[in-house]
Order: sequence, then structure tokens, then C-alpha cells
Amino acid sequence: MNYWLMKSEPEVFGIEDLRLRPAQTEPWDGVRNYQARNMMRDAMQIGDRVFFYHSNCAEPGIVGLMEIAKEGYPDPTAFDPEHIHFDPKSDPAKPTWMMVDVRYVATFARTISLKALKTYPELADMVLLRRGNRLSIMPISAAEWHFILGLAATKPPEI
DNA sequence: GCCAACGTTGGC
DNA sequence: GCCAACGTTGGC
Repeated sequence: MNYWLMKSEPEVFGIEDLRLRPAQTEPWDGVRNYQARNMMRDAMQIGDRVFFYHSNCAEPGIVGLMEIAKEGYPDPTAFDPEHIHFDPKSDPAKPTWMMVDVRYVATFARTISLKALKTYPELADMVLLRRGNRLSIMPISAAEWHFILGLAATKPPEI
């Protein structure tokens, strides 16, 4: 069992959009970064748990939980010239870009904000909090996972 | 809207 | 292979 964090801009696709999808499941398409691609292709497994992170919004932070519903497979948006994530260099016979399917699990009663996450020494080594980090998909350690779940289950983090 | 940080591109 | 220019991410 692995733990992950995946970012999305809520104005584009937020956790409420996922919750309302048929089967509450959605392909996580459009990732065009090799590190993130490698994690989806090589490491993510069905049943892995995922934090849903809202980025580029009024209150960036972790808003809920998902799980991996389908392991890495080619991202068809890379081959669609009409699509915003079209990549003319990607060969359908040898796909460059991969995606996974995610399934909705839960929405937290309150966002665990980036600002709050930064206040806990237990989370000091989180990839998310490393200076200059821009990965849209990143691993979470088991210790970090359980600590953050504890925050969500108890009183809402202040700040 | 600004801008720091980082990845990618392409000239050489 | 170097590296400057450019584009993107994402917090603020």
C-alpha cells in the first residue's frame, strides 16, 4: 500500500467534481511531467490511498481522500489535436504520457490548508513543503499519511 | 497580477 | 553537452 498526494485546481477539477462523477471515478489525465508520469506508470497500485490537494486557489490544501482505481495506462488526450494537453511529439504506438483512474473516498469536514501543514514539525520533510517543489503528484510517507489523517479526524487545524 | 523556482527547448 | 531563453506552476 502506497500513499500519494495529487494536485488539481478546483476551478478545473475539484474534489466535488470527482464526488459527482458516475462511479465517482475519473481518469487523471493531462499530466505532462516525467517524474509524475513515472510514479503513475511504475509505482501506483490499485487501492493506493491518495490525498486530493487543491492548488492555485484561495485556500490551497488537502481537501479529502481518493484511491487508485486503475493502474497506469496511456493518456489519450496526448493524441487529440483538439485537446489542450495534446502533445504532437507523443507517438500512439509508444505513448509518452500515462494516467491512472482515481476514485472518490471522502471529503474532509474542513480543508487542511497548506499554511496549517507548514506548522507541524512532523511534516517538515514532506515533499509538498520542499522549497520550489512543483510536482503535481508526489509520494507521502506512511507516517505523514497517518499524521494528516489524524488532523482531519480530530479538531480542524487552526490557521 | 506578480514573481520565484523549476523544467524544457533549441542554438551553438 | 552547455546554457540562455522561454514557458509553466502555484503561492501570495
